[in-house]
Amino acid sequence: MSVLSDSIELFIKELMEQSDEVSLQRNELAQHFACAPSQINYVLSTRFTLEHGYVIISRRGGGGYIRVMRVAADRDNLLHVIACRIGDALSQHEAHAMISRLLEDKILNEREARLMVSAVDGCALPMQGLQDTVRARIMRSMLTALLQED
Amino acid sequence: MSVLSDSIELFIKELMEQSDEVSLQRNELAQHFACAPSQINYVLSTRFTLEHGYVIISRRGGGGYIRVMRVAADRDNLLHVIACRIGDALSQHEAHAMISRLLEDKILNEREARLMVSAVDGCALPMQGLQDTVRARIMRSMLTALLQED
DNA sequence: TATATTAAGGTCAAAGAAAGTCAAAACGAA
DNA sequence: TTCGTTTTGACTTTCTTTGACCTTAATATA
Repeated sequence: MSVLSDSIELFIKELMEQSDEVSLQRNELAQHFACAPSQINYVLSTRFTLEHGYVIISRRGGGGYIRVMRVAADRDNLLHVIACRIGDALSQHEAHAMISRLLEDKILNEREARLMVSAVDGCALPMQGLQDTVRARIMRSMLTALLQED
Repeated sequence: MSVLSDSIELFIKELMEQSDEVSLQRNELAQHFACAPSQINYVLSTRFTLEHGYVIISRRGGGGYIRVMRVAADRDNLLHVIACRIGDALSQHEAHAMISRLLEDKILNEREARLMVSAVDGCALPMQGLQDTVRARIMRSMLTALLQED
């Protein structure tokens, strides 16, 4: 029974029962659990992933924070399902297919679809060899962004 | 969450809601926020740049002032103008500035802005050295897509 | 008129305040 | 023991805040 990570996970999940969105101070939280600050990152990156239904955004520097948001994560949410299905690489063809599917299901409108297509366009991502990798990341990032509201 | 710089930014933006042109006294403003005068310069130079859609002029000496002006946006050309300002490389900060400008001018809605931000996010474009180059291309590609609708 | 004083604003680098990364060490279960 | 998971700590990156020093303009004074 690995206590620390589980406690931190539980602690955050309890906070999230109040609201779908919670702001943390990494150092403060680390101090509360008397652990290294990077322990917080570990917990977030292993238990609060997109697959788990969470999105994390953060800001460094003075006034920095970490915000954990819960997103709709279920089989019925096409955005989430597709975002999770993206692996390390994504061809332009696959990306187009995903976008048209979202368009058909009215999760995107024409304009948004055009925007996304243009972002993962081969011409915009010129470097050979890395193209599919970068496309995968961008696509995942965009789908995650869309998840952050509905 | 709210940091000194953010408050100052908000304060100035509220002033600008009355008029597209606002005159400030640097020292007075600094005193109001109980901070170093150069803090005002910091806020202006990080949040009121040309990319953001603002122009600053100032005068030193007795009777000096800082004037912040909202640049009149030629709605039809704004996309084009911004696209032209992208060179071979684009930092994340510059990209954000451009997107927030388009948002403020209502050429993008929140969702589209989030989509674009996510597409040019540093986490999505991890390759060191090439990041700003690729970001420039993606950004241009997206702006072009927006230009091409009907 | 020439100069000194005062009243602005500008610049830049250093310090401070967060969060992120990564790899090594420690731990625990099979 | 071995292998995957946790935990830690040193180092990095990003963003903010401050302060010392510089430049410019207006005004007062010799």
